[in-house]
Amino acid sequence: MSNDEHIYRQILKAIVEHQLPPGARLPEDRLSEAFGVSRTGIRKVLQRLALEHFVVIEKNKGAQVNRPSEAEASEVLDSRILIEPQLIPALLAHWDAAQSKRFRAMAQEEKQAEAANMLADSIQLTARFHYELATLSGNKVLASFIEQLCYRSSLILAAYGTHGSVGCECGDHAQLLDLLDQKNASKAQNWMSHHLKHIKSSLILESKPEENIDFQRLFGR
Amino acid sequence: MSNDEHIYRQILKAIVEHQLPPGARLPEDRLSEAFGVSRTGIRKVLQRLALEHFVVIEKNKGAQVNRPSEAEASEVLDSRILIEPQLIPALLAHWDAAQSKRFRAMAQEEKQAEAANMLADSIQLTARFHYELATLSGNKVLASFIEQLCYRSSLILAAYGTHGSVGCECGDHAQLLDLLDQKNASKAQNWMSHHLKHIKSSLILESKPEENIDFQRLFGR
DNA sequence: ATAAAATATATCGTATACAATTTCTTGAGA
DNA sequence: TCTCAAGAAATTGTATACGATATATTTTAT
Repeated sequence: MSNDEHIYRQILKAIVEHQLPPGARLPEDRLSEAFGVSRTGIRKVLQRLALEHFVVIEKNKGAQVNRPSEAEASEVLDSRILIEPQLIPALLAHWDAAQSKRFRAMAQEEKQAEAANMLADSIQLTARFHYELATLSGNKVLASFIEQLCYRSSLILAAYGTHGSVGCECGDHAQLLDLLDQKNASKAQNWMSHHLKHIKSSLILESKPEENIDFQRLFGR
Repeated sequence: MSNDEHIYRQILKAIVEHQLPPGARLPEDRLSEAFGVSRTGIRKVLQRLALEHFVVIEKNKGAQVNRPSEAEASEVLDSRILIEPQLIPALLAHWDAAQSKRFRAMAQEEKQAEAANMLADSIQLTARFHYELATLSGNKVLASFIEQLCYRSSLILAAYGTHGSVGCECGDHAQLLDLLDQKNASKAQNWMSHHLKHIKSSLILESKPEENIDFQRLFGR
């Protein structure tokens, strides 16, 4: 993996896992020290993160973690509600015992992470469950869009989620897997739609305080 | 508009309008001369174009206009087929006489451009018709994704389209506007779905020759 | 003591420099 | 004449420099 990609993933991970909360500033030289590269490389990944809406860059003011607006949060979830259920038929075409097993293991892991209150893992696994499902539809263009929306959803949860709502409390992902095993497309679609709507409705609207972040400890070597 | 944005749009325009064909190389210093900025600014927009799949950057080999694979072409169109018809209901909620008038003017312009064989204008207007429609749905997240897919479709047409297939020969966009005026959601959805499938099926699979490009003439001042 | 102005510090935007890599050109040998 | 190696030119990757802008601090006047 290229070095840029490595830095990109680390920062994205920190944002998605709520270690860098919405509004946190990301000064270039502080990051370049932490990662041991020049500002050039840092700017590159910050610009990418900005295009993907994980950070916001204001001219001459630098980057900070995006604080999604209420409208943005709503639109991201609506987009998923529109697309993800529609992927079920294509996905079912590739559904077999091996996939079922793979996803059940993921759901299991997810459940454990949630039970153990491992917030970061729980967030990652929840997002991964959804976008790996999207990937199985076979359409890489849509899958990568869904991947981005899943990560944005994690950021949205950081801004608007209750602590309990990180996992999908409206019932287990395993329920969906049962429906997929039965090859019941319409029920699976309904389940997915309901699931996402439930997540959306669980969002609340309040801002959160900030803190000082030790980049050296987060990323340094 | 920022300078970067200006450069970005010019290059994107040139790609989308088939002035920079798939496979065309985009050397940084040639572009920086043409636009009168340093390579720094050029690299920034090339990286953005790469993230959006309009160019491909290979390590130590620079950027060239993306030559979409058959799979990519298919997936982009499939994505539009999945999403665009689904936007019709939300779109209809905002549909009124003013919008109808606006879109009819666009459709008219489009028709004229096609009749006059003004390829570049025709391509731009066709894409714009679709993504402005998407914008009217009210979901900016989806609309900007559709916008990107429309531009990618233009690039795909450059690679796989017949000359005649640039415009939407399966009938006028005005037909859709009639259905929207009637507030007939399901018929409008069907029309859109059929329209996009027709475009997809009109693609043919053959590569095209290259030429030498005079960046100074294209972009210079 | 407070508010406004002035200075200092931090941070970003852009250009440039130089090393690393690729691509092109040239020439020697078969 | 063709092939391939060696050198030259072109091109990219990354770091650094420096001016411009924003933010924080100090100073000064009321």
